[in-house]
Amino acid sequence: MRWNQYYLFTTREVPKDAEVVSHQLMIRTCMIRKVAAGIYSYLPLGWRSIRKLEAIVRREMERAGSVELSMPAIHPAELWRESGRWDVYGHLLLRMKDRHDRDFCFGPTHEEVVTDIVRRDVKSYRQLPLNLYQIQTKFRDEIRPRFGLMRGREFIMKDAYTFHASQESLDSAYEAMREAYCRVFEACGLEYSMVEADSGTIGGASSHEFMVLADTGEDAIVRSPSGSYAANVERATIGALAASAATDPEPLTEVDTPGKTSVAQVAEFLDRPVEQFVKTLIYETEKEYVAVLVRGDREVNEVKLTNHLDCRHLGLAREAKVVELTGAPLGFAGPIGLADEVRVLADATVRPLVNFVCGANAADRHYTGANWDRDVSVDEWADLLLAAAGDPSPDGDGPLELHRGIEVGHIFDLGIKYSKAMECTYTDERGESQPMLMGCYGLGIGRTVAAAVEQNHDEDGMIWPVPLAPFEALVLSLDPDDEAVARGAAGGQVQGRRSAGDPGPGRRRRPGPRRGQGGSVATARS
RNA sequence: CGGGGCGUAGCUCAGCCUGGUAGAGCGCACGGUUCGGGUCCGUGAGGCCGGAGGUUCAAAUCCUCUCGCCCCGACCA
Repeated sequence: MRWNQYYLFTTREVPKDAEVVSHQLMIRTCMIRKVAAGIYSYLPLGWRSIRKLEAIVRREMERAGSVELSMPAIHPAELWRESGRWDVYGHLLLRMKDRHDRDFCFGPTHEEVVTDIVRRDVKSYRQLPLNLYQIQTKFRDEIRPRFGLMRGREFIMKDAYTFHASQESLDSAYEAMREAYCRVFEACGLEYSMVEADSGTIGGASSHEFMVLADTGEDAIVRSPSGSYAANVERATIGALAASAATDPEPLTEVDTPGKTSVAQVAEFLDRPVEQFVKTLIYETEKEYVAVLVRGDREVNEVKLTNHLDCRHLGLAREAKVVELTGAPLGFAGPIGLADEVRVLADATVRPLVNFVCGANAADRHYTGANWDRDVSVDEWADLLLAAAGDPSPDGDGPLELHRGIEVGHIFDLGIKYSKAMECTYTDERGESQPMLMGCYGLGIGRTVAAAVEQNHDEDGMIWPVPLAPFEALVLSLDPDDEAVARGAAGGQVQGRRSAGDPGPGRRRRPGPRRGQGGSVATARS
């Protein structure tokens, strides 16, 4: 293909709304063009990369025993009401009405539709297991779309769903899909990591995410040195922290801490280490107020907290409410003497503390020498800690490293969440009706291409992994006035190669700019 | 949804505070020049200043409303 016959108009200027490199470069190289917030056209060059990735994904899905189908983008509300997600999914669901005033939504994922298909056709354990996938455009009305294809509203995703009569069957499909995902990302030449994940609103028992490692990633993950443990920080647990030396209990003492509202300030003022502090944070959910105790130098993991409380909305309580519940201004909350309505949760890592410091629920006052049971009663102990770099790995494999990652794939063991709600059942060997076990497996197509750019570029442009490069070679004639070179040599080279050719005669081009842009068009760079 | 910002040429932006014939660079067209890594010179085309209303002799500029977009936060695969 000759460049001047192709639809390829590169630009030098960086569009002002493009923040991350992949977005900037994909706009500049004419791969994508924005149509509305979070909605893009895939121009020919970008579509080539998308199609190449899709081919890899199809190959690996088929190898893993998945069968391709295509489901509608528009879903009737009834299906979503059946699963209960019409209400749960909230504003992420783009809703619409047809001419008869019936409710529909643009599918953000297809558990409901695929479950509806399977429940009509499949009646017996003899027909299971089944593994179906599609590559299709989805829409999620993100609160804040950004970063080009990395977080669009309309996006292309490969989603697969499996149906089983036993956990063993689901486990083996899950494993097969896990391997397929690894093969896909390896085939793309990407540096990635599979991590344990929180399952979010999709729900289900276990789940793993596939993260492409890149500094601009929106997710944080921790990994042990050998990689034997890896998890999204939303879910990461840690090994036991070093215990402080045992000392005899001190008396509980209320001390003045005028104007010292942060742990760091109080620690300095009292000359005590921050590890010796218990920090009290007041959270509110749609149903209750909760005090969460963590070590002074640590942060609360709000995803773990949300899961533990089984609530829909969670946030730090408003200042006025904190004052009401603690009887003190912000900065002096503590677990001793809180209002009765407050449920007290403590992170397990503060359990070994002896003679700790905490807020006294009075202005400018803290306690020292506080101890569990004698002074402080806790309603529940739980793992509520946000893992940090340097924490011991839970499997004993040394200190955890912190990385940024782009979530390009997510696989879930759904259990019977959807099959039970939607009565997708089969008859087992004993003639009894059972809900099918399900798995679901997503892979972001556009996001993976964007992630490949995030991970492979320099100051001049993209350095494509060959399997995803739109073109593999770019032929340039360096003497634009030489007709023989332009038509003959370059033209001949272009034949039979999957490459982009020089514009050739016509408006004369200098080799410089073409080279600069060419690197992003084809993969070869020197 | 809360906070902040931006809509002026195809792109990136200046002009707005202090109202008075709409600008630059890049890109584009034409001519010349140069010729192995983003040449140089000249000429030219191109804008209902996001939209509506208001104030004014006069509005890109001031006021009101509206639409779109971006950033931070809450949220999220």
